Amino acid sequence: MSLTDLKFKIDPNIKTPMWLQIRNELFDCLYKDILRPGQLIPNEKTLVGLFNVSIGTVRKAIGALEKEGILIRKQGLGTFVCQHDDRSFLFKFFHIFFNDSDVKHIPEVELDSFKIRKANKTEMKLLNIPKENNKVFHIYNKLGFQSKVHSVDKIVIAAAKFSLLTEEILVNRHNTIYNLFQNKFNVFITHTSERIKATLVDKKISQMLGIEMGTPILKIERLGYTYHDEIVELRTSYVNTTEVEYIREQYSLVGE
Amino acid sequence: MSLTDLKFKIDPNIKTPMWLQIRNELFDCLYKDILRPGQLIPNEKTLVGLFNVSIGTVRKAIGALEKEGILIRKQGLGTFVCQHDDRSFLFKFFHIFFNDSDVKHIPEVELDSFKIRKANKTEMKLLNIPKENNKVFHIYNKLGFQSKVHSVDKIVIAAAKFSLLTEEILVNRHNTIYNLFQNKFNVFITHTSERIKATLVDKKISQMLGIEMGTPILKIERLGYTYHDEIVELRTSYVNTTEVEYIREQYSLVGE
DNA sequence: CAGTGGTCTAGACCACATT
DNA sequence: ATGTGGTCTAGACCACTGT
Repeated sequence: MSLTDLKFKIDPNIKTPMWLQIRNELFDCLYKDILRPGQLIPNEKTLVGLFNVSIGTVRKAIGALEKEGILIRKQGLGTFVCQHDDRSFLFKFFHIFFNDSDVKHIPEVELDSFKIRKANKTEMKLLNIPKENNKVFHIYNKLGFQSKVHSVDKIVIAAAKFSLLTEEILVNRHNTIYNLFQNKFNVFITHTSERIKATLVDKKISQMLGIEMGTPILKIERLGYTYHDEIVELRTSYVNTTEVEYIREQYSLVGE
Repeated sequence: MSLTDLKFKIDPNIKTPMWLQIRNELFDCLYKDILRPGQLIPNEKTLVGLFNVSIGTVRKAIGALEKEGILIRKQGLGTFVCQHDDRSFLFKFFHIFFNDSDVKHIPEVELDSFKIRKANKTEMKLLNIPKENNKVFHIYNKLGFQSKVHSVDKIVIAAAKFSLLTEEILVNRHNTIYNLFQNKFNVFITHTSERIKATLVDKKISQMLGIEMGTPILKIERLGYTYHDEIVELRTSYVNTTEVEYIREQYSLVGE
């Protein structure tokens, strides 16, 4: 099924601007899997014919999706659906830096454990898991640099959404987890929310981090969202901030 | 001095697009104090005459500054310079929420101490303070809700940039500190960067927070920037995350 | 080279807010 | 009623990319 096979009706008389209608139609194509991450979308002229509007209107719709991080325009090439292989997307949601350094380091990731188990109530609610098929994957990753672990990530995802995921697939991936989600399971993480607390490390995590029990660490609870604000990943990061820091730069973009 | 009194020359033949040239000219007006926060800028038609371009080009320039959080368009009214009184700007850089709550609470702020002292080396470097006139204001604020303190902010700013600041002015402000910076000292905070660590609270801060020494807390080091990436504020926040959390929502905006 | 998106024009008409 | 920004048109030309 290709986008150009579809017929769209854009109504100039309703309250919603035509460019927003087009933006929503294109967004739905992502959701409905007619467009996939990395794919080239039809050029502007084709879209003009498809939606029967002028080129400026198409450009406004594409511009909106570009701002949202859904599409990316490349002059001379075309407009593509963003993916987690793109330079700008890799480690987009990774915020750990070395002390006083402005350079994001790419962490070494090592799988610590991989389990399948029943979801608890919170997980069932957040991940929208039905009672009948309530299995989740439960993963522990160790993150570090030069064999020095600074973080432990606990990841919980619905087994139904990531069926056929195995420890082997997870270990043998050659990219980020979000890239794996995208390519093998067609789940594209669009945005995240994080809640950060300071706690004393417990026994289990202290062993994984290789630090003394009772050391203060960051506990970061992340929700990973995909299209239409659907939560698909629960991640808890435990960070030993002795040698690294959590960084946030905030420009006053109104949207944020 | 008004914007409409000036003459601008936009060159269509150079590499920089005309809309970017216009964006830069308008930005410089902010920096040079020809435009001030809250002020209404000339309407689009006037700008068309001023820059001698078509209206679409002006709109693109304004759109860029709007995305940056510098200008805000209000249909039917005009385009204004953003200020820290605007709904969307108030507490834009405040990220503390109650546990599991999605509502940002507006904290009660109480001045704890106000001092003037010499800057140390780091402060001189970051705030670009000369050797001759190297005084800084050193402020401690307590933040909380219903008389329960959850955070302590240590603020350091150059005395030269905020001359005439007194404890009284600080206490009697009826708005955020960034609003005070903007209105009394003409310093507009455009963006910030924060580096977060987990630490054990020391004696001084534990007393201010009213908690036991050795409790784990967040230590957040913030740099506050104004136009042209000039650092004007050093702020260290110490947060007791027993009842509150630090929150970050990240949409995949390419710019961030 | 042909095809892509990026810039720019010179309007028209609409929705919204104030007077 | 007037003036503001918001939407939309129907093009032209430029800059960039891969063949």
